[in-house]
Amino acid sequence: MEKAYEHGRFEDGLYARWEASGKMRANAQSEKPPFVIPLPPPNVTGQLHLGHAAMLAIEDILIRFKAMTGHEVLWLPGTDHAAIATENVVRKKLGLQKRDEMPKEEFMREARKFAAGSHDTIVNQMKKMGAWLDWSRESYTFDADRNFAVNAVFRQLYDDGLIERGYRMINWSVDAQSVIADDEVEWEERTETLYHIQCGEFVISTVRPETKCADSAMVVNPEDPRYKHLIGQKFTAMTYAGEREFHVIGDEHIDPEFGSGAMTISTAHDANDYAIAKRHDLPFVTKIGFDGRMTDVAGPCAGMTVMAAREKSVAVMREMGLIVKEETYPHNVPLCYRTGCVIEPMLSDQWFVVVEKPFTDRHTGETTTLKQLTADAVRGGEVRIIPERFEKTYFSWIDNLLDWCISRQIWWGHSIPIWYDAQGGVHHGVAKEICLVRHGESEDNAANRVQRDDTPLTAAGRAQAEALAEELAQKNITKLVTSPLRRAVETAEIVSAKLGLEYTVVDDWATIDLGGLKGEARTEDLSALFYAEERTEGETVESFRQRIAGAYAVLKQTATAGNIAVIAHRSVATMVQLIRRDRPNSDMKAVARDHGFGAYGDVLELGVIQSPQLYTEEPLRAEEDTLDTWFSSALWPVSPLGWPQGGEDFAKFYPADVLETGHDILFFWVARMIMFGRYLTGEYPFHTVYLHGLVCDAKGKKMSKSKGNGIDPLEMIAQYGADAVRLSLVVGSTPGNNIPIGPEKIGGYRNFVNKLWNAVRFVQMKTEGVAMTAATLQPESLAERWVGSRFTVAQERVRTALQGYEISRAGDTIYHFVWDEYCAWFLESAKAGVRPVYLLGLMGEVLKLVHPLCPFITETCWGELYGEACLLEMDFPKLTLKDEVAEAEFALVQGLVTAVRQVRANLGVGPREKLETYLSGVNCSGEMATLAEVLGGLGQLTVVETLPELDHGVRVELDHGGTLLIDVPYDADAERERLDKELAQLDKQRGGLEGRLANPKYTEKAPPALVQQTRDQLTAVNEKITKVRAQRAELG
RNA sequence: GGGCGUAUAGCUCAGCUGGCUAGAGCACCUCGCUUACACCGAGGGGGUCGCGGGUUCGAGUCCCUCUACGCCCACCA
Repeated sequence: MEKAYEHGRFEDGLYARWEASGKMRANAQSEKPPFVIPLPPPNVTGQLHLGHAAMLAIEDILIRFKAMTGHEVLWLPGTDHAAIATENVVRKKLGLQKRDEMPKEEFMREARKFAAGSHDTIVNQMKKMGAWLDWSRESYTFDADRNFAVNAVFRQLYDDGLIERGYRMINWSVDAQSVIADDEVEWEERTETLYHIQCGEFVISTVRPETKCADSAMVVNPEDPRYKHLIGQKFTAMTYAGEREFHVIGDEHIDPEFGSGAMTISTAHDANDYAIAKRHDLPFVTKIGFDGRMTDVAGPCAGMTVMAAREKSVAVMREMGLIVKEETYPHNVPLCYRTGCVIEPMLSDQWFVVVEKPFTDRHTGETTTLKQLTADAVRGGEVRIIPERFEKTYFSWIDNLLDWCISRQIWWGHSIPIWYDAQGGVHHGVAKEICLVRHGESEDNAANRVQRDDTPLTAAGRAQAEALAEELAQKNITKLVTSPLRRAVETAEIVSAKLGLEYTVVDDWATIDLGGLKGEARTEDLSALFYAEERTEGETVESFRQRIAGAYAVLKQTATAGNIAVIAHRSVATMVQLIRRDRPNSDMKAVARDHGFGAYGDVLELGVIQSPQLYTEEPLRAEEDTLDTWFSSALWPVSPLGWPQGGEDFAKFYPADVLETGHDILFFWVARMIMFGRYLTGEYPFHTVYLHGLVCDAKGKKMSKSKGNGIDPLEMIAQYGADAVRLSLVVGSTPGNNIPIGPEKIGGYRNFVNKLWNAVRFVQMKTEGVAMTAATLQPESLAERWVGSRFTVAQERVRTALQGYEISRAGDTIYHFVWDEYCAWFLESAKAGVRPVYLLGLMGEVLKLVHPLCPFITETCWGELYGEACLLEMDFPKLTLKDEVAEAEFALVQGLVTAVRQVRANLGVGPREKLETYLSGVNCSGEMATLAEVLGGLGQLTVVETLPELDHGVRVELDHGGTLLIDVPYDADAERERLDKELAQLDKQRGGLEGRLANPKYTEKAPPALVQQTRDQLTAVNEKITKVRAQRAELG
C-alpha cells in the first residue's frame, strides 16, 4: 500500500467493477423488504453541480445503509428533458432568434442530438460520486414509456373533468414564446419611474405608460369622497394615441391613499385589472401581442417592443403636456424563471388542471379534490417532511393553490394528446397495448448458432409457442403480426390457431440480415457486432438501430384498432426498448443484457398512443401545444416503475420510500408528485420527503457565476476524491439549511480518508500472514475490550442516526470514532501488543461502518486487506461489546497519559525521553500499567502505597483520583503557575457546586440522583483542592 | 403585507426530548519529521451562546418583546 491514499488510482475502476457485477440491478423477486428512492432526474442539458453532488451523496448513503440492513434497494436513475430550459439552450446554440426559423422536425432532431450528448456527460458525472444507481432501469422524462404514461394521466384527468381548456389571464414569457405557470414567475425588485398622467380632469399614476393608450375605464374606490359622486359618469380625455371616452367605475380594489386614488385599467394585461373588468363587465382590449410588440391600438407606438413603446409614449405625452410628475418607484417586476425576460400578463386559451373541482376518487369512492388529496398527504401524516418546518410552507402553498396552467407553446415537450375536428369537437389519442413477443426455440437456437432463417422450431420451441398462445389468449388480441422468419412464422401459426386469428407477415419485424455469418457458432465477437449501434460493413445494410426504429414507426402508424401481438426476436425487443427509453447507447450490450428477453415466448407489453385520425375519415387538427415539464416530472415515482401497465416492479417497489431533493422545488415537483401519485394509484408515492439546503461557499454565500465563488464538484473530486467530497457535503449541515462548502473543508475530509487508509496500512503491516478466516471479533486484552465497547457505541449511534435521516450526526460520529478513538488510542495501544487476529477482525467492521458514507476508500481498503468484495452486500456491523469496566479502566489510563503529556509539553521534555513515574491512591496495575507506559513513553510506572520522596519531580492529581509523581527536573516558577491555574479552576468548580447545593429548592425539587451526583462531585473537588493546595504550599 | 428560518470561539457550523467545567473543523500559538499517517502527532489560547424580559431548583436549549440578516409566499397602479 502507498503511503498516501491516491483516490485517482481506484475510484473509476471500482465503479466500473460495481457496474459490471450486475449487483446494482434491483431484484423485483427478492424476498427482502424494498427500499426505494427515485433520483430527482437532472436536466439532460446540465452539468453536474454541487446541488446534484449533495443529492447524490445523501441518497447514496441512505441506499447503501439500507442495503446493508437487509433491504432490497432500488435507486431509480434518469434525466429530465426540462422543456423550456432545454428549448432555449438549443435555440441559442443554433443561433435562432425564434424557433420558427427552423422547421419543427429539424429543430427536434437537433434538440434530441444535443440532449443525447449531454445525457452521457451528466450520467458519467453522476457515476463519479459513487452513486449505487440501478442503471438498467434508467429512464427519461421524454421517452416513449413516459409519453405513454403522460397520455394516460392526461386522459384520466380529462375524463374526471379535472383538465379544462379556458380563456384566462396567463403569464406570457416573450423570450420563451410560451405561457408559464404562476409558480414559474420570479419576482425582482426594480426601481422604475412612476408617471403621473393627466387624464381629463383627473390624474392617474402608472409605471406602464405605454399601456395608457386604449383604456376605457377609470376606477376609483366607491367610498372615496373625492370621486364617489362621479361614479357612473363618462368623460373624454386625451391619450398618447388619441382621444378616448372613459367611464368612471367604483371598485373596492382601489386604494384611495395611493397616488391620486384613481387609475385607468388595462383589462387584458394585468391580473387585477382583469378581475375588475370581469366584475364590471368591461371590454378587453389587447394592447400587446404575443410577439411582445404593441398592437395597432397603440397609435404612434404600434409595432414597437414594450420598452421602446414606453420611451416613445412618455415622449409623446410630455409633448402633449400630459405628464404631470415623475418619481422613482421601487416595485416588483415579474420575470420568467427560465429566460429572465419580463412576464406580460395576457389573455389566452390554455389548458389547466383544475384543483378545486370535486370528483369521485376511484380508489376510495369518495368525493374529493386534487387540492384535498395533496393537502391530506402531509396533514394526515402519511407523508413526512424533513425538516418539519417545511410542512407549514407546504400547507400555505396548498391553501393558496390555484388552477395549474399546463400548456406550453414550445416544441420540446410532450404533445397535448388532443385533436380537434372542424366543429371544434375534441378527440383523444388512442392508447394501445402492443405485445411484443419472442418466438419459440428453433434448431439453430438450440445449437447456439447464428440463425440461418430457415430452421424449424424444436419440440421445446413448439411447447413455448403453445404456452405463449395461452398467455395471449388472456389479452384479447385482435391483430397478429409476425416477422417473416421461419421460427417466428411457425410460432405465429401456433398462436394463430389458438386465438382463431389470421396473422400478417411484416418484413420490418425481421431481425437484421447477418449475411455471411449465417449458421456460424455464436461468439463474443459476434455478439458485439450484433449489438453495434452503427453497422459499417456491407454499406447496403442499415444500422440495427435505424432498422428497428423504422419498424417501430411502421407499427405505431399503421396499426388498426384493438390490441396487437407482434411475434419477433430478442434483439428486436431489446432495440425497441432502447429506443423507447431514448437511450442512444453508450453500451448497448450492457443494456441488452438488462433488457433483452430472458426466454423464448416472453411477452413485452408496450403502450403507444395513436392519432385518432387513424380511426376516422373526418379531418382532424392536432393540438400544437405541449405540456409543462412538471406535468411529466410529476409521474417520476410511478411511471419508471411501470405505471400504467403495472408489472412486477410496480408491485414490488411502489410506493417508494424517500424522496430527497432541494427545498427549492418542493412546490414545482414534490407536491405535484404527491398529487398525481395519490390520484393515480390511491397511494402516496413516498412516505418521507427529505429536503436538503442550498449548497453555498465556505462563507455561507450563495454561489454564483458573477461572484466567481462557484465550485465545480468534478474538479473537487479529481483533487480530493469522491469520498471527501461526499463527507464535506453531508457532515456539519442540517436538512433544509445551507450547506457551506469550500476546498478547505473538502481538504479536511480528504485528510480523514487518508487517515483511514493509513490505519488500514498499519493493520496490514501488523497482520501480514494472518488468514482472514482466523480473524476474530472477540476481545481479550483491555485495549481490545475498550475499543470493542467504543465501537459498539459508535455503531449504534451511526445506525440510529441513519435510520432517522441524521446523516450529519452519523458522519460526525464516524469521523471522531475513527480518528480520536480507533486511531489515536487503539492503534497506539496496539503498538504495545495486540492480537493480529483481533486487529484484522475489527478493522473489517470499521470499514463496513464507514462504507455507506465513503464507499470508495472502504471497498478499496477491504480489497487490500482481505481481497476483493462488495461491502454493500455485507451486514452493517452489529457488535454487542459494550464493556463498562474496560471503559472505566481505559479512561484512567487516558487520564494518566494525558497528564504526562501535559507535563512534557510544559517542561519541554520530548516524547523520546523515558520518564520514571509513581502512582498512588488508585488501582492501575497489570495491563493498565503496561498501556500507560507505552502510550505515555514511560520508563516504568510503579504503583505504590505512598509516593517516594524525590528532591525533584512533578506531582499531578488525576481526575480519576490518585496522585501521579513524575520524576523529572522542573522549573519551580512554572509549577507554581500551573498549580495556581488549576486551583483557580477548581475553585470555580467548587463555587458552582456549592451554590447549587446551598439552594434548598434544588435539593428538594431536582431528581435525587442528580443531587447525589452533585454532592459526590463536590466531595471529589474538595479532596483534590486539598491536595493541590498542599503541593502549592510546599513550593512557597 | 403574511409566513418561516438563522443569530453559539477569528471563520463555517454542531449542540436530540432543559441537568456535570458549552463542542467540532478550519485558522492561531508552542513543541515534535517517535518505523500507519507532516493529508501527521503532543500541548495551548480563544465564547457574559444577538439584546431585554419570563417560566423553572436549574435555560445555549422552553415562552414573549426587540434588533440584524436570510429565505418563501402575496403583488396597490
